[in-house]
Amino acid sequence: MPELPEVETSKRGISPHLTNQVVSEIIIRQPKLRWPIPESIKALIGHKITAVTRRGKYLLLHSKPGTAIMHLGMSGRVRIINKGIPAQKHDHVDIILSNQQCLRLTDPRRFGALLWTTTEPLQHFLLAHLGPEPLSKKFDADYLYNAAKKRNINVKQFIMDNKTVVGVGNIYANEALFLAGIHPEKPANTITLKQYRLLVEKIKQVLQAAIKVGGTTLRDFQASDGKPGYFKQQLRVYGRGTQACMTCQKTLQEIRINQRSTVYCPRCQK
DNA sequence: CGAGGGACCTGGTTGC
DNA sequence: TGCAACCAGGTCCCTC
Repeated sequence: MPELPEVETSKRGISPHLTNQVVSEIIIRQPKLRWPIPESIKALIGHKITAVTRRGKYLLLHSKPGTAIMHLGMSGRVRIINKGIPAQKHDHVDIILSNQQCLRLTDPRRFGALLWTTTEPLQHFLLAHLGPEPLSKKFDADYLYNAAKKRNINVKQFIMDNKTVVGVGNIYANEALFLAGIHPEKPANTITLKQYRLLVEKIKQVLQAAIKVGGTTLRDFQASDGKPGYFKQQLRVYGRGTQACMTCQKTLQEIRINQRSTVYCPRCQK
């Protein structure tokens, strides 16, 4: 499900319901996610959630005793519901608030995570080595060009590497490379500063546009209010292998890069 | 250090 | 209809 726009959509959806609310109960039905959910997360009970933030694709629930770190993996989803609505299959965790509302975490594939830290959350091992936020000023052409100098991998893997920049997943990597006219297999260290200028602009543009409409719903992504995202209608290449390029009409090519489906236009992307 | 591939899971779709 | 194979929005971790 989630790339950065979907996680940001989730954050915006749940934040107003959680901020300044007190946690009264935490129900863990299935602790086996990517890492086991620690029992210590129950330290949150009795405390107010002071803020909900996002770093990369991680959601952070801040409180006085510590921070819950949540990742939605490939199939995870969070919703705000009324406490007492019966749990379905794959509803792994409920964080119940004293106002009878409930944050429910659902994740069929269980690639997601829910961890707890009592120290500075940005220093947590999952977050400490992440690259810059794609929508921040720090992520610019100079940064990307310099980071690419020592990297002999193809540009698609390079921009999907969280140490390069966070939040660019498979869908938006395909889209941004198309919009920038860069072939996904081009080695990262052969791309000019000028091309990186365009690529940075397109990454920011495509992520912002997706956030604006609530993310991309392919199969099962739904925002925390149950609404789908509408970015699918704006996809230029992802999921369109063998169809015609929307710019030049040439048939798009679909290949695999690092086991991930990759679609590009052989004429528009060099 | 960087690159490449396997691993973790379930469920939907495709093809025989 | 049944069943196996393959595919899916992520990313850590091991080997070379």
